[in-house]
Amino acid sequence: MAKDDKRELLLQATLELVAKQGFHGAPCAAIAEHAGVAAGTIYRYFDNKDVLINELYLTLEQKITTALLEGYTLEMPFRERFLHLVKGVLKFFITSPLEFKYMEQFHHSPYGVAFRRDHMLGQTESGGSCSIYSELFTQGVAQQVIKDLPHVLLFDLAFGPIISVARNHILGFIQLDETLIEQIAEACWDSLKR
Amino acid sequence: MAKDDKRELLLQATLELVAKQGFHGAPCAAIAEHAGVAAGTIYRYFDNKDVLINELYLTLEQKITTALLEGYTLEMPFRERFLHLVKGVLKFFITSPLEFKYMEQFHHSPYGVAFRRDHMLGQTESGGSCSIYSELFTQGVAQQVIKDLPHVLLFDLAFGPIISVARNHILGFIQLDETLIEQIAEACWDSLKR
Amino acid sequence: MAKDDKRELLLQATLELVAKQGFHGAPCAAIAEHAGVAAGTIYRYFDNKDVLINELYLTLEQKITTALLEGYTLEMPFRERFLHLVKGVLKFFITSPLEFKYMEQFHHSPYGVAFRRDHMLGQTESGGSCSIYSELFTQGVAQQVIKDLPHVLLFDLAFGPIISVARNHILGFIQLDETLIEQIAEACWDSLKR
Amino acid sequence: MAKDDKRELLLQATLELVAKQGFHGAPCAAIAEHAGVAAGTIYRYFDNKDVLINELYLTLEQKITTALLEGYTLEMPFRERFLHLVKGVLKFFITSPLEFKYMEQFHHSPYGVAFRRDHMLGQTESGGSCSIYSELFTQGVAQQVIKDLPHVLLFDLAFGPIISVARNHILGFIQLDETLIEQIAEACWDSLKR
DNA sequence: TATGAATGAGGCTTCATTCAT
DNA sequence: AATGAATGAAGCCTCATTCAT
Repeated sequence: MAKDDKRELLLQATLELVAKQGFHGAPCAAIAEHAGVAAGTIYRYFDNKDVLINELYLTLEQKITTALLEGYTLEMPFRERFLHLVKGVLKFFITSPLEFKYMEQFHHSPYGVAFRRDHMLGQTESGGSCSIYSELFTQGVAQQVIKDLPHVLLFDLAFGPIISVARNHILGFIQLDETLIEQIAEACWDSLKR
Repeated sequence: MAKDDKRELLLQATLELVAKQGFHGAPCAAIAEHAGVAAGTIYRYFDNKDVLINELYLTLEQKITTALLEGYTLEMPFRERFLHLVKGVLKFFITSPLEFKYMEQFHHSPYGVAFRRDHMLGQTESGGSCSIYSELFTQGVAQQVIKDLPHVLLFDLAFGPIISVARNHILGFIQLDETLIEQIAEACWDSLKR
Repeated sequence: MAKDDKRELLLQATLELVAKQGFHGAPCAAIAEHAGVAAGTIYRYFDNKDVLINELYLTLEQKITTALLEGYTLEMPFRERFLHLVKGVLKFFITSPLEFKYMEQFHHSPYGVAFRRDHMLGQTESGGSCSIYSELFTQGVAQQVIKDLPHVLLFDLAFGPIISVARNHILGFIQLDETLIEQIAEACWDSLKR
Repeated sequence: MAKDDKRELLLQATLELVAKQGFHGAPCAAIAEHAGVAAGTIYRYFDNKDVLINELYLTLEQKITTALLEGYTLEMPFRERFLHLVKGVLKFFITSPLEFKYMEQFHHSPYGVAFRRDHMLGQTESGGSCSIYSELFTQGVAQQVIKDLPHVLLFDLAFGPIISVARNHILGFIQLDETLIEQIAEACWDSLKR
């Protein structure tokens, strides 16, 4: 058994329980049981529950960034890069429903609130994917291919719909396929382009 | 003191506490204290905490619908009606940050889950604003002024950015003004229009 | 409306609620509602709930004593007097199921415990029916028609079965009629007689 | 410390508190304190307070049945078997005052009501002592040694006095000894015999 | 390193009693 | 005299965390 096996088991158990039942349905005892370890073991790998919850969130952010950067190069045409990211995020979420649900729960929980409070400084350089978007938008605005709006708004316009669409797909209110994904990405582009 | 004064005080206290600190930060004792009443008083006005939470949510839904319908008539041109709704939602939220935060918390909590489960039947005719959007999209697609996509997706494209923008405004990451609101609404329109 | 009308209403409401649902199902609010008065009104007629509960109990004891003494004279033959009392108690209970249930609940509740504690002194002269039995047993033993046992035991032998039978009748486990009542009373007599 | 030590401590604490002060005087906090454990510990051994209360009751029923069957065989003469049971119940109760008081409290409480409601099916074959009495009475009636009355009444006649006597002994109103117990049992027999 | 029994603070709710009207 | 809204102590239960093994 690898050294950090139990750590992984705990993260995975947390992901599943929170995604499926919310934080409300994921007390430490349940997480430990789901991971097949004792409750006390949690505290050998994480200082406390908050740390476990937050580390899992950071891990998931990393996974997204990694997935997005696959096949993404600064040499690609601007529009193509934009569509790559938008579709990438959407595809990541609909193929990772647990991860999506976890991140959503996280954002709207005391954990997410505290996380934002603690990470507000240096938010753009947190090593996540923020810098990618920032770089993209800066260039797009400079080249006058997208609207001249604050980055935050450009981000909202591009990804607000993606989050919403992903949720409805995962909840079963819509069944996305390659064609629809393409149409959605194009609509997001329409929203930004000049 | 008006008859239902305490009821209002409790609703307001709940709104503020949940908006500012989440459900986690709104135990009954705190709600009562914030409202300036004793804990037991909650149960003279609401059967239990769940009912209080849900009634507040329903009240807020009503407020939005009322605000949106102000000045909205079926005689208005299609595009104008769309912009009226999009800007209406956005303006409502940024002028009602507590209400926005409360509703977001609610949606992503056990309360929201139970609420959706209990109200899934007849959801389109709940007297809320769903039917407004539905009617609008049906007409827009028929007249070929907006993209021919499932209503769910049209809704996501139109309001996904609005929610996202409203949140960032409320969290202080952007400061919206009339001009920006106009630009955002136009971008949403660009996203839908054919 | 008679002066003590509400007092009666409260006693009756208490009787019914406690008999049917136990003390557990008879909070002050329910008693008041059942009586058709406001909760606070209870305290105009009784110092507190304990007093209400106890006064009702005393009232019922009085009712039994009154019923038993009807047609009871010291001139009757001993055996006849005994049967009169035994059958009288049984008949009283099965025609007054609410009263029976109330008294049973009372005896086995904190109220009954406190009552016994407070009335232990002078128990034989509480103005109830104790003295009747005491007189009867004294005479029976002296005349050597019944066993020479402590009065307490004679009482238990005579009335222990009666309570038990009454309960089973009221709970519907047996349907008593005149013949059975006669047989039961005779059996109690057999138990005591020499 | 034995594995189920705390479970026993909790049962014992509950027995003592309820016996001495009634259910009213046995809140979870008091039970835990009396057992020398924390309040939360109750829930490691029992799903909730109801379960604790009921399990204790079942345990006590078992104890009685076991005690009664000691030295009881179907080969014994009928009268002897009857006296064995009657005296057995009486002796069990007066040597186990806490158990007696607990069971009395239980029967006349919401717990007892719920218990009867849930166990009404198959009550005669619950493995308890009901079947013993039933078998005994059936035989006695058939052999024409006891009165031909419904079993329920025979039970009341035989054990109604026993309960009553046990209570008075335990409350200190009478001091039973071997001679008195014998006389009481004989009186019960007189009550039943033909 | 791992366990899981034990802890006790804190959450929701009930209800006897008070008091302004 | 009567009301009933308001109170707040006290009850049951959950769960993050600790610690002896």
